[in-house]
Amino acid sequence: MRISTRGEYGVRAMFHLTLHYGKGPIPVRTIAEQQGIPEYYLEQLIGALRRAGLVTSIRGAQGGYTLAHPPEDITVGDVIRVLEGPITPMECLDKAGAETECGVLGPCAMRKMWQRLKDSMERVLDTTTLASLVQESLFCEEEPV
Amino acid sequence: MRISTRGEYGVRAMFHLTLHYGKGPIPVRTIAEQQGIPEYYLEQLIGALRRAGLVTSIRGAQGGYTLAHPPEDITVGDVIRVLEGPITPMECLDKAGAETECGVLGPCAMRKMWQRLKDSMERVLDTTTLASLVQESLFCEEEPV
DNA sequence: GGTAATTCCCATGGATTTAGTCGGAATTAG
DNA sequence: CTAATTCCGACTAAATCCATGGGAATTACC
Repeated sequence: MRISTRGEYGVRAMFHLTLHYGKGPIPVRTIAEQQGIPEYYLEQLIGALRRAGLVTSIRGAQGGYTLAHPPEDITVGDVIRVLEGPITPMECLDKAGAETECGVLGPCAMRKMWQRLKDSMERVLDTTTLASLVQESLFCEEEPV
Repeated sequence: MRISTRGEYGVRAMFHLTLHYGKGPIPVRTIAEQQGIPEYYLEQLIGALRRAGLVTSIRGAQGGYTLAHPPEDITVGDVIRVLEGPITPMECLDKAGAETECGVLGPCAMRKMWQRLKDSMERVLDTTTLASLVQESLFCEEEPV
């Protein structure tokens, strides 16, 4: 039940882009250095975020990445889904016709519990936007990086 | 963000033991057959549940396993923690002095969000007991196995 | 036009975790 | 004694995680 470094690094990178939203593209290297993320690894992750349409890339010198949408319109759930796959504790919950596929998982009470778990996870991740994350960080002692 | 087969099989096995609670020990093979779980693998998992004190074993012929406590006193969270480790989306949330260790994870807003996620997951898993699971399954069309 | 910066794409590799098997010793009911 | 069963540890195969690195394409700037 863990978020891997893919999700963690991805959210941190998006957080970073939010802090500098509207000030032009930020190169991967800068994000990596300031957030303490391995550069080549982050490049790989941000490529996925680009293909998913969450960030926009600008190639060449002075290039880099920017958020593809305003921070209010991107949720942490969006980021996690791209980098970690569907947010679901049990694979079968996400498939059509899973009732038959799961077969032995059978007893619907268990299925309902997994569904409740899934719902509660999504409720948190889908209601937290990048904007609200930055907003919240303003009330912290720490300096946002 | 998935529960692995360890947790899934473990919950199914405990569910099975709950259905037969008070009727003497159930051998691993029986659970495995009726729940469609690889026998040797389940043996390994149930050994962990025994060492954690969630089930009691009775060796020898006519032996097997029983719940170590009434089904009302065992939660799904208990089972998951034994087989999957701590229920936490981010490792650092579970350590003492993590504020300093996490270092670059820095901005507390992210930490708070992970904490909210963790809390919401635990709320579901720790309020679902084996007894409530079986109770709920009585209102389903399916036959409990 | 040349050069440096930067994205983009792909291939590789080690470490860890997951999933599942197996063989055999110890224990116990009948 | 025998059959059933737990108990224990070793083993393998596959997947996933966490990177690292090379080279091509694109672009700003002088």
